[in-house]
Amino acid sequence: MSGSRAEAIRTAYEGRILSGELRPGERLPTEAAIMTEWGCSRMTVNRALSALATAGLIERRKRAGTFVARPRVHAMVLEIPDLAADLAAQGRAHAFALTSRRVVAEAGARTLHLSGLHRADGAPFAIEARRISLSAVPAAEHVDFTRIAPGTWLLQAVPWTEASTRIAATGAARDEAAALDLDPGAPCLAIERQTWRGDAAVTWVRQVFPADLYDVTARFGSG
Amino acid sequence: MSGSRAEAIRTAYEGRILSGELRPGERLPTEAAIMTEWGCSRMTVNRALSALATAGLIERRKRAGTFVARPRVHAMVLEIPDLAADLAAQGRAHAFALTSRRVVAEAGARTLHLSGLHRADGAPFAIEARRISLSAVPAAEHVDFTRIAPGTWLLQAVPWTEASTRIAATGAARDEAAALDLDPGAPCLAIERQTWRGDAAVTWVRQVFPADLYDVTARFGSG
DNA sequence: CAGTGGTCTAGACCACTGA
DNA sequence: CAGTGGTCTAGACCACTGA
Repeated sequence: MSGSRAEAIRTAYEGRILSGELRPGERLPTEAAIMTEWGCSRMTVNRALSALATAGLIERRKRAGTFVARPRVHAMVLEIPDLAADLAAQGRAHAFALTSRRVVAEAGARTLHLSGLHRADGAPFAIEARRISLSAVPAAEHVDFTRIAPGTWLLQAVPWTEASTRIAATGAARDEAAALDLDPGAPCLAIERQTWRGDAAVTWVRQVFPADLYDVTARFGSG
Repeated sequence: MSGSRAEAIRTAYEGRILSGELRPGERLPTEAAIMTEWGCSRMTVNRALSALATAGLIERRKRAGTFVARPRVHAMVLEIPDLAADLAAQGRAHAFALTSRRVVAEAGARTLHLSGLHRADGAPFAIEARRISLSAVPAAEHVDFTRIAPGTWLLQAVPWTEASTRIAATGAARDEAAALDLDPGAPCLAIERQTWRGDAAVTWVRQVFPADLYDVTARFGSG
């Protein structure tokens, strides 16, 4: 497809593998054979097969050849959400109220501790507790987080973070329930996320949402 | 690194971008310039930069050149879990009790409907409702799901699925509470997942876990 | 319209490894 | 030890597009 010969070879084999026509363990033709079949150079074949190998669909072994890979669990892709942008996309008003802010210095590292409440159309939407490493993001110390939510600012200011996230259900604790206008013990979704930029920890955040106001969606991914 | 010249060029620019030395919007040298600097051919440079473009770190525009990409949310990778294997990894006993099984035919398509209860060390761990497309996975009709949990079997039987998942908190419904030994309304984590193989829908599943027994973790990913 | 990236070719040398 | 994939080269033609 898309005009590129390498891409055409790639999608042809991808289709035959995904359809089950080529089964796990089965051997693909050699690069030389594919090159002859498609009437193109070996570099072009190699690019197509390298892409499939990167995607995990095939395994390449020297001297032995190229084989359809053993079944492997594919993963979904979970993006870091921006509550302000997500709510705006739904035509809802977002507001963030900062409830505390302080700088903590320990072990030579300075960290900004923030907490606040997100509202959607005026109603409590999520409580957030966050820490930001001031060595990783010095500019954060002088940002007015009463005007922009920390997550929104960080997404704009810190490119290419890597992250890990834990998602759990929880019963609202007493203070959480009060802030979110819930009964204590009411079902909530709790999200904790740690992000890095390269090797440096950037921020940690815990957000708690009333169960019926928010869910997390991860979409397909090809490896 | 890893001996390949293309890889060396790639990691060099990746490091300069992630460290912030090259800032978003900044222009990279032309392929010709990098080729001269590194003393290699243009194909090698092109492979390195193509990889960075695929990873989302740079944007390439004809005539204009190559630029550090604007900050983009990086995504985490969420794998499809196998409850049996996950519990086994924690040294806990997993059992699956099938509570219903029927084949439903409608609109020419036959679907296997299953429901059951997962137990960990004997205690209720999750309830599961699942549908499996028998056109996509004919073999499922003759599997004894009293002996192997559907998710476990599917992960082994169906290679390279793509998936989307929704994760939410919920209060236990009356029947869910009864099955899970909870009070109605108790906080639970609900996971719905739809998986495809290529274009064909394979299975849909909804699992409900008591809040304190399970959480979902997604780990970093570079795009 | 000139400079840039997109893509391909034909050929090469190499490391690895299983028939 | 011969066949396979890994990787690179030097050169080419092209499409696109912004100075």
